[in-house]
Amino acid sequence: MTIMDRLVTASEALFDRHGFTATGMDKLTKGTGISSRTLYKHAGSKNALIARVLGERDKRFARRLEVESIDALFKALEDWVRVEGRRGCLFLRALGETGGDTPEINEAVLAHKARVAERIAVLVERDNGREDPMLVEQIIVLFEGATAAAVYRGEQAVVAARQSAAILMAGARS
Amino acid sequence: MTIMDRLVTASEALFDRHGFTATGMDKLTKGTGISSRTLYKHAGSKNALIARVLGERDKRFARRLEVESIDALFKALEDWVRVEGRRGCLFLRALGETGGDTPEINEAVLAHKARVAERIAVLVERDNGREDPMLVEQIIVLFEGATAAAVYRGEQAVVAARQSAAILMAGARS
DNA sequence: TTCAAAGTAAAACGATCATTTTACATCGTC
DNA sequence: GACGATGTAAAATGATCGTTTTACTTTGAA
Repeated sequence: MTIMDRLVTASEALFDRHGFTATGMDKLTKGTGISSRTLYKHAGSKNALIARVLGERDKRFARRLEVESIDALFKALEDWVRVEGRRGCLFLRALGETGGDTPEINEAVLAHKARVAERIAVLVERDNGREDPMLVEQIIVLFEGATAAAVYRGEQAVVAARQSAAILMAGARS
Repeated sequence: MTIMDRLVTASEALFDRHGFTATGMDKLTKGTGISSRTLYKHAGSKNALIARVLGERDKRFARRLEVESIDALFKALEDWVRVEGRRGCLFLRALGETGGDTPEINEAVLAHKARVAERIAVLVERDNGREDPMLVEQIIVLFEGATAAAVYRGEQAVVAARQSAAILMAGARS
């Protein structure tokens, strides 16, 4: 395991648990076991570290979404929530904490959201045999809503999203 | 306009725009035009101010949701988003920034979410003539998803949520 | 075995954090 | 016209912020 892997993995957990701004460099050095000198040599700055954490999380999340149907997509989200916790979308949280004033973070967030939206578009077309931008938008909302509502409603929010998606997909098919 | 009104109104805008942790007391005193001495005399602490801001926002939001149908509820959300902006749910953002470690903030957030969920439950029953917990859960997810997705998809996310809700409501009616 | 690379530990940087305090101005009211 | 209440301005508190630097250790290859 490289220094960068340790750094990103442990930092992600800290950011997710305590928030980005509230997680200071001292908590990062203690939590990762990496000195601030080394941390800055590798990451450059705290914002760059955040952007990198988001980038790696995006990859990990995308791997989970390598499925063959919209229904499987929501099952995958159920799994994700079960093993990774329900603290809401870390990307939107980063955006909210920074007010959109940090370009490197903005880029990471928008790239992630674009990737998920594209994945949904592909699966909608695969399931129903044709493009359907309105339906894609609806599935995006359900996906985002499941993630956010799970914070206070629990896993049942994801189940409800999956059921809703099935109904909307079937309705668009006929 | 009382000191407290000025304080809460201006603070809410600052928190919403820049985030809670990133908005320091100096920005609050300058942004509200209220000295730190008076601020502390009225609010007690920054966390108490945050809780109060959330409480007032909850009231304002609830007033907007005084409608007669699920469809009107999503129309109301469209209006809210148009005039108040699309920076995501300020309550969930507060929760995320504090990691759930601030009891007064937790309470304000959970009270708000419980209130909205109850409103949705009432409207679902009014529209369809019977209780339907699963459908309520689905509408909650759509409502939350519209708020979150609007951050990067724009108002069309709310429109998509409204369309989805109409389909789910109609499907449950038959 | 020596040298450069890469790490830690810890101090220092100036800025900013939330909060309290000191000193002073502006009130409406008795 | 004196008084308590209520506000501002500004300094002080000690802690913590992100970042850099200094001094020292470890390590792997020439």
